[in-house]
Amino acid sequence: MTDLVQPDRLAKAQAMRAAGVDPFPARGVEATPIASIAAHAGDSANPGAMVGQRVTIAGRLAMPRDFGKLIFAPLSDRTGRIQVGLKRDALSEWWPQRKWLDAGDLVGVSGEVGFTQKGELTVWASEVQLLAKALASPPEKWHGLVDVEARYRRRYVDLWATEGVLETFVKRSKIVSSVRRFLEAQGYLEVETPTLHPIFGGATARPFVTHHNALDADFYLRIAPELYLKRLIVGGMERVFEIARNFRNEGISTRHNPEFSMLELYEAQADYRRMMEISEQMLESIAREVNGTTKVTFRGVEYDLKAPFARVSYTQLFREQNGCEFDDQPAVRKRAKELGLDESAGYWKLMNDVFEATCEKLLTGPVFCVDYPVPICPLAKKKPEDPRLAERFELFLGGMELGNAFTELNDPQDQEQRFVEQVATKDPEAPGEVDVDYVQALEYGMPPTGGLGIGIDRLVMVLTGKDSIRDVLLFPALRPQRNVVEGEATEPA
RNA sequence: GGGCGCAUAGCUCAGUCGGUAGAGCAGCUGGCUUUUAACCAGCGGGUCGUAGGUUCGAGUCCUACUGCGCUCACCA
Repeated sequence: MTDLVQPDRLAKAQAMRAAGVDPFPARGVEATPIASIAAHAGDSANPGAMVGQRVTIAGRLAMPRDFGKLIFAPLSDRTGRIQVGLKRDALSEWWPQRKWLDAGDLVGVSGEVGFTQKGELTVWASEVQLLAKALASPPEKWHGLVDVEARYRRRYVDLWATEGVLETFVKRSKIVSSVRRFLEAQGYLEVETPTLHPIFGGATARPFVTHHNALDADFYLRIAPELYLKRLIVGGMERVFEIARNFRNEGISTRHNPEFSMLELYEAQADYRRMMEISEQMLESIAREVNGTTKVTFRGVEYDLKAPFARVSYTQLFREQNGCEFDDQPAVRKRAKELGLDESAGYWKLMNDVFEATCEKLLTGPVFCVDYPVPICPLAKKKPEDPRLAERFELFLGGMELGNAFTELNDPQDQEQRFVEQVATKDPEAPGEVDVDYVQALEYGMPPTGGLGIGIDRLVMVLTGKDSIRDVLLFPALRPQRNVVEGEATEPA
C-alpha cells in the first residue's frame, strides 16, 4: 500500500471484514444507467414514468450530507449523476453500516425514484451495497483536482473529480466513431498495418528504435503508416484507411505527444482535389454529428467547418509575403538572413523555414494551402502543368496543421530517385536506406491515388475547444515517476 | 535544448521584515429526518520537493538538483 491510503478508511475495511462484510465483493449489481432514469423522471410538478419505480443504480458516491437519521449523497455513473436518499427508517438493518461509507466509495443502491421536498430527483434507498471501498480519499470537493500534473498522472481520478473531463473523452470516442462511419459509407475498408517497421518512412521524423530478440534485428516504431497503406492500393484494396498510433522521438508540447493518432486514407482513381473534398466534407459531417453545429471555437477564435474551405497557393503566398519566388535561391537566402534563420541546412529546408516564419501564421483557416515545391514532398506526384510543384496540400486551422495530403507518387523510377536523394542527406529524420520493397511494389503498378492524413488528436482539440493536446489524450506522455510501495526497498539513487 | 514560472496537511491555498507551521475542505467524536459546497460543537493531522550554503536562527535569502506548467525552436 502507498501513503495515499487513509488509516481510518483502512480501519473501516478491517471492521467490515471482521463483521463478515467483504469490502471488495466479487460481484457487481445489475444497474440502470442514471441518465435513463433522469430522462424519464420529469420534475416534482410533472412526474415522469420513472417516478415511483424501483430501480438499482451503481456508481461512485460523493459528498454525503448526514442529518443523523437521513443522509443525502450524489451518486455518479458513466452516464450522469443522481441523488440518493438514505433514511434510517427504510434501512433499519443496514443503518449501522452507514459509518463504514465514505465519499468516493463505489456502491449499489436500490430504491424508489422520487423527489425531495425541494424537488430534487432522488432514489430513496431500500437497499445499499458496498461494491468497492475507496481507501484513498477523493480530491477536495469543490475545487476537484487542479494540479495539472496530478490530473494527467491520475487521470483515473480526474475523470470523475474534474468537471467536463469525462465529457471530453466521450466526445473523442464519438469523433473517432463518426470518422469510421463517414469513411465506411464511402466504401472504405479499415485495415491494420505493422507498427514495427524495418525501415522508417512516410514522414520526416526521428524514430524510436527497438529490438526483436528472436530475429536479432532492430525495428523502428512507425512514424507513419503511409508506405504500407499504399502497398494495399497496389494490392487492389482501392479504398483503405487506418487510424494509426504513430511514434515520433521528438519534443513534447501543447500540440505534440510522442505517440499520437493519425487517420490516413488512400483512394485509387482519386487525386489531391478529391482529398480536399473528402477532408472538408468529413470535417463538416463530424462537427454536425458530435457538436450539432459546424461552428467551433479554438484558442478564443470562432471558425466555421462548413464546406467548402478556402484554397491558397503555397508559392503565391510565399511570393506575397517575401517579395521573391520560392526557387530564387539568392533572394530567398537573403530573406532568410533578414529573418535570422539557421542557414546550416539545405536550401529547401531553408525555403520552407522562410515560409513557416512568414506565412503559416496567416493560415487561420480552415484553409487548404496547396501546391508545394517538389523537393519538400518526396512522396507526392508532380503537377502535370508545372513540374517544379507537387500536388500536395496541408489543411490548417488556427495556424495549426490538421492534415496533409497529396496525389501519390506512383512512378517507381521517380520514387527511387527521391528516396536516394533523401538517404543522401544523412538527415537523422530521413530514412537510412532506400525502401526497396516499396519501390518494387510500385514496379507492379499503383493506380493514380489520392492520400490524406489527419491528426486525430488535433481534430479532437478543435472540436472540443481544448488548447492542449494533453487535454484530449487520456494518458499524455510524462516523465516516468518512481512510486514507492510500502515494504518495497527504496534503492539509493 | 533555451527562457520564464511553480513545488507548504489527503485536496485547495495563505504564510508580512528571516524569529514557535496556518485556514477551508476531507478525516475522527458528538448532535441533527429534506440537504444541494448542509449546519453546529470539539479533536487529530506537516521531513514546508531534495541536497548544500549564508545566519544566533531559514517555509522565507543564495546555489545546485528533481518534477511539473507555460513559452521559443523542431515536428503532425
